Amino acid sequence: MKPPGLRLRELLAPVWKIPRGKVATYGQVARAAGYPRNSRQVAWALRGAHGAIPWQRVVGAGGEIKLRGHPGMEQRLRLESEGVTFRGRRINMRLHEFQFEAPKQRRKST
DNA sequence: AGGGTGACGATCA
DNA sequence: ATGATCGCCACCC
Repeated sequence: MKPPGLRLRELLAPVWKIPRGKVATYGQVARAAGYPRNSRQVAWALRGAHGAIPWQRVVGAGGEIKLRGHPGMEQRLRLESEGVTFRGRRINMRLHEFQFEAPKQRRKST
């Protein structure tokens, strides 16, 4: 009876706010969710989301695609098809970085 | 308890 | 730009 994962939903909630053509970093998502030290967990949670979320819109600091190999290529293609442009291996954050508003405050545990 | 692993991020050589 | 190191944190042995 304890469907865990509730935390994951909270952690990933900001991802749903990123519109097409925009991206946010793992760190930004973590902060917007109220868990500023959990950028790694955002990545971990996205993995678990298994594609049931606009995962391609979350990238590494500086607009870098952190996925390796084929998955990384897919992310890039998905983003480009949404209108996101790159400069070399990185995304033009100047143009596509999404700005979240008022981050929620939260500590380690409730 | 202890150690290894990451779709992180900042810093330094 | 590239690679190493470190801090961080949840997860899985």
